[in-house]
Amino acid sequence: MDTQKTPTPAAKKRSAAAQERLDQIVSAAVRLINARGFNGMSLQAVADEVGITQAGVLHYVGSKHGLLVEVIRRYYDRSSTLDDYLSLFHPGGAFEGQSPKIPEYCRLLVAENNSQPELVMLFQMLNTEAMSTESPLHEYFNDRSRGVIEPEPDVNWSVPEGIDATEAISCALAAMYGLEGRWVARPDEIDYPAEWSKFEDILFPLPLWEGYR
Amino acid sequence: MDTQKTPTPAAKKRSAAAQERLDQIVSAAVRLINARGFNGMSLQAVADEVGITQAGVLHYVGSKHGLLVEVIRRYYDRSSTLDDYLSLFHPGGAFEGQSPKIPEYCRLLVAENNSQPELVMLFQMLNTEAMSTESPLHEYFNDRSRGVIEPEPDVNWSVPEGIDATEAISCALAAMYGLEGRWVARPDEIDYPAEWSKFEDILFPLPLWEGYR
DNA sequence: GTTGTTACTTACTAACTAGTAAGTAACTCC
DNA sequence: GGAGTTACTTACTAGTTAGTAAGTAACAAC
Repeated sequence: MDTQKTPTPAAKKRSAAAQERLDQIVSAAVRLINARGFNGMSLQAVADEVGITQAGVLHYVGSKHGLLVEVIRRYYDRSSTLDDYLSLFHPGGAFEGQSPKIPEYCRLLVAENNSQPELVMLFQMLNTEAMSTESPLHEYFNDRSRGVIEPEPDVNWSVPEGIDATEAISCALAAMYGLEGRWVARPDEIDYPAEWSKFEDILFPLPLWEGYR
Repeated sequence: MDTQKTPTPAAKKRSAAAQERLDQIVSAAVRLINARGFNGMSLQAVADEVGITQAGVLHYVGSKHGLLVEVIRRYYDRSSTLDDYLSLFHPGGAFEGQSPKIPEYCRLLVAENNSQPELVMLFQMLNTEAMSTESPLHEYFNDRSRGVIEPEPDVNWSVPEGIDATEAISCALAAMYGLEGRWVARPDEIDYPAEWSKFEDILFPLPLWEGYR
């Protein structure tokens, strides 16, 4: 049953403050997951970073698993770059009639990820912990991994003769994942976009990919 | 001071039994690290799997960090496939005079890794936890990552015109790492060597790599 | 001005954590 | 057969873990 009515401005302000607190909790959790993994992180450590008690954290997230759900919701459940990119080629899109290009899409992803190292690291951490069937995220990340690579039926990637578009994406994303792992481990040593542009010359070498990049 | 003398057969048997126990401990630790990460694993859980007490485990490894050292020693401190492969091309080697080929070397690595999924998963787990500067393995894995990719001065990879050998290896290993992560998360769904052979067609496409694969 | 809700706190529990200390039974050395 | 070593065990400590229960102060609704 929906007991909510139109909130008064004061109620709005209150709930905005609560949202901000939840944001603080999730942000602290992300920092701690990046430092120690989800298994190595504790609610007490989150509470200490936010400046409240551990029970105060539980007031917001209910349980450690609930905190994980909040982290996932905050960072992953949103429209994907792939959908945004592909929509440009749909009827009414800016590139209607043209075909999407894999290297171009990859550059978009790299640029986006380059601006969010913390998010990239979080993904690597949770994705790795989710390799284990014991992880509560095992199925979530497996589905995610499948979904990103499986060919969307109505997408018509523009690729050179003899190249399998699905394999090209699969391979490029695997290489991207590997490079991102190195980058977040040594951000001062590795220029992620610069490295990626060198990877491009391997993954999409000229003259084979001339006109398809 | 070296107080050791030639051990009697009986002493050998005893120390062999001790070695076997240590092997059991390390094996259990690997299973648990794969399931929960190093941070999520406990000495008690290792002890339970081996069938001794937690203090019994500490008798062998001294501390949790000591257990990590044993795991690393057992699994990573040994001669590498790269060195073995390259030595074939050195004076006196089976392929003396010829140049090593990157795709061939990658196939060797894939075949080896395919037979050791547990080891591959361990590497992914520890490598990911080591992304954090807080990890005791941070420097170890960073050095490792640098060492594998940095060009060895006296190696003369045979690659097509216009291809940078160092970048080709770097990119191929990144893709291999990404693929391995998918494989260990979904071993029943993914045929690792078969997938790699498709990756080969992307990373080393014909006709560009004709004669270099 | 009562009633309810929100955003917490204090206080607690039961289980678990790595690590220490002191034993002990079995075996080896000589 | 005594001394030393090995491979453990029991018993313990001090700290941490997720989670619960019962408050309480501030505010909102009506």
